[in-house]
Amino acid sequence: MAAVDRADAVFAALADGNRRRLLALLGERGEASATELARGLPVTRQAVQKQLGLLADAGLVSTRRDGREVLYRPTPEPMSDAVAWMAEVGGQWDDRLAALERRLARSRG
Amino acid sequence: MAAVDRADAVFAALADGNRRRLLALLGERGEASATELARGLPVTRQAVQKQLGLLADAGLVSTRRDGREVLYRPTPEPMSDAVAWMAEVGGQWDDRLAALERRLARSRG
DNA sequence: GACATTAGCAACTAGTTGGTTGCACATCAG
DNA sequence: CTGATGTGCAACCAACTAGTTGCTAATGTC
Repeated sequence: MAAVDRADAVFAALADGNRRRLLALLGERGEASATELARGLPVTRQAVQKQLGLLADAGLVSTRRDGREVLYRPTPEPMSDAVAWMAEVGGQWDDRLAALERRLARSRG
Repeated sequence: MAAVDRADAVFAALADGNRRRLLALLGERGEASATELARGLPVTRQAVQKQLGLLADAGLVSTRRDGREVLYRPTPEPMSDAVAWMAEVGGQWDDRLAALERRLARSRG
């Protein structure tokens, strides 16, 4: 199933705490550039850019060019694949996962 | 929030494809030893044992001793912390994204 | 045009990690 | 007791990764 391959990328992308923090930051601001994000973090712009690149590969962020800036925004659709995997593997034991999955899926239409 | 720390461990544990395969296998069989699992995989028992150890650290499997065998079984409860993180952050994104859409739409006229 | 700011790319380093081999210990069957 | 099977632990290795520095190119401001 294709969702599994995608889940692979999503889990790998979410495996790093700094990347999850970046995602959370992006969630708060809605949109931000790598330089902007790096300002509030103890790492260089290049490091942030690398991580954003990985997140983009997983489909978790998309970019928009505005003049000389590149703005990143979160695109949470792929997370439902990861949730789907967890729901499938852990589903036999708990239907809370299924409920959460429905909520997440619904929020993205 | 404590759930975040736990989510950290869970995401890290699920980041590896072989570990997820192990979890899926355990889900199918219900219970299995490291040696048993390694028989069907192209890796050594020790490698499987290491991975199961990581899964156990994340609370995703538990062990039971039966004679000279150690049987592993899945305990997917901790996955709900990871799902909770995704639901929380994802939900936040939705709000922000909606606001951003409105703002962009307005500014574009 | 001159200057400042931002993005993009490449090379390098330190640390992590998944896997291996090798060996010692434990348990069961004959 | 003996041989077979299974677990536990440690050292080692190759690959990957997150971060850095250093540079060039592009865009905006004066």
